[in-house]
Amino acid sequence: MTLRLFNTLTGQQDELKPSDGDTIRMYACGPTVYDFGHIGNFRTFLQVDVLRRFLLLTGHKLRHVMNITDVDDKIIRNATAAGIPISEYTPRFVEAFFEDLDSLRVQRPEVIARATEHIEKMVELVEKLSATGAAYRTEDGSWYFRLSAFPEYGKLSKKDLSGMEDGARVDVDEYEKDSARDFALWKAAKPGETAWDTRIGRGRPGWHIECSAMAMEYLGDSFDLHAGGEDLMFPHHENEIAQSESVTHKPFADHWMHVRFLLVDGRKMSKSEGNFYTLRDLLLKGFKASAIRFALISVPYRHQLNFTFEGLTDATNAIDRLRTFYQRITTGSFPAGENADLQTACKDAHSKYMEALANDLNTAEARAPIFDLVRAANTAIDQGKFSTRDRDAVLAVLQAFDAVFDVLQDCDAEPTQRALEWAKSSGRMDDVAPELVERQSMTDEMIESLIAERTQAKKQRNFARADQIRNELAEKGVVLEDSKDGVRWKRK
RNA sequence: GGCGCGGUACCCAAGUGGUAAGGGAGAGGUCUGCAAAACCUUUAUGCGCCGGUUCGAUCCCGGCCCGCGCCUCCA
Repeated sequence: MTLRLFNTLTGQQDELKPSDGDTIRMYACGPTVYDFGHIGNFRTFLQVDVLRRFLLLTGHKLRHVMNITDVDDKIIRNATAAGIPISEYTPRFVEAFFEDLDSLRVQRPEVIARATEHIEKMVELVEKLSATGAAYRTEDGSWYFRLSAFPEYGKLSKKDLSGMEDGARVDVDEYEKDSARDFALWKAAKPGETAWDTRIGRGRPGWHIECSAMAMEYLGDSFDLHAGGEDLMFPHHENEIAQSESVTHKPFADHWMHVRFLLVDGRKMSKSEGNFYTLRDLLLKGFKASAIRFALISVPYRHQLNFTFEGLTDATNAIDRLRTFYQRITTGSFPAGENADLQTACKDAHSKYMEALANDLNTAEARAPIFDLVRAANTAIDQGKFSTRDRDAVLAVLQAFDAVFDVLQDCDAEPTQRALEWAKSSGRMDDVAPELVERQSMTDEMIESLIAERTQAKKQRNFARADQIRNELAEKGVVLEDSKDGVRWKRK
């Protein structure tokens, strides 16, 4: 099955195929590690995760590279303010970033590349650009890319720069550039700043050259797909194309995928608007990592997603329905045999699900047949028309669903616990929802033991005691469900 | 100003030239010691507004209104 993915470069859906006939080589812009990631960042990483999981599900081999920008203006600014070198400033944010990815169950790319470990490759690129006249050095020792050397500039973002006048929106006085639109490849060291001594002088790389260098290092001159947030389309990706293709004279990436922004309450998220949330903020408010994942991927990547707390609650409840069902069929006992209607329903759901994802990763559409199947199966179970082979067929569909969505298993305690520990160690306990601490206080063993006591009480028809236990557990966020196959429980 | 996206039920959100998926919430019911879960019923003759094309438009075309994003660091 081939994915039809919208391609920013061509402006249409193109099939995504490995150009070498074997492995899809893709590059996705990673974080700049100057602070904790916010949910907007993670929407993009989650959508790329959906992409990679679907490609794996459809049997593709992947070589997915993600960069970590661990040197840039903001990092230098923050590190300077903290009075430490950037090599001491960035590691904790790198670590936090991966913790957050784990919380959201985002798979690791095959290659993770740090900018500061690829300086040599960047220098090489600047030298090559210089040799062809596409790069020039200014008096202060910085290097710039000469936009006029790349006539195709603007082909990705569909911008016509010929009508733009220098100085209109760009500060021409800051550096002695030939043209205001020329962008920095290499920034000369300022006193006290982190810098590398290289053949092109002492300084540090510009942001754009990092990605070109690392993409080429691990994927070659040309590769299949380049992904990132919509804001990166211009100028970042446009600049990557200009630099790279000026050196190689080959198409940089065949396919460009851009994830649209997440809005919060209808506005772009920003610190000044007061609608800015990190993943940790939400975990401490008591939202589950799985709900955040589900909410952020359920709106297809090509649409803006309006993030609200209500949306998170909806996602929580939707997951609950799925998990309850999953528990019901995995723990229940069913007669041997099969129900022809359900077998058909399973095939149907599976093909609709796959087709929806193959159609430009339409996650919203893909959810529908899964929920349809859940209803059909629940109905069959209620009517006693659900057999072991039906269970297996349904589980196979759920497996395909979870290969991409990954929300069926309840792994929510760990991220929450981690967030709590982080809050403790960083003095942020005031941000923690009070009921969260209480809920986390019950271990599985304590819960099981209370349930055993309640079952005993019920046998003796001591319903008062049984209900008391149930209420106690409910206060701790544990919900019980009596069934003919025993008591099932889950955390709210 | 330039480029682009969107406006579908109470909320979120798919979708299609032939009459509106799915999730959440609400209401009623079945089941159950009571719950929970599940299931059933119910919530848009309607898809921003006005024209046009068509046998037929929410879906195509034109205009208008509203919201949003990018054009500068930004996922």
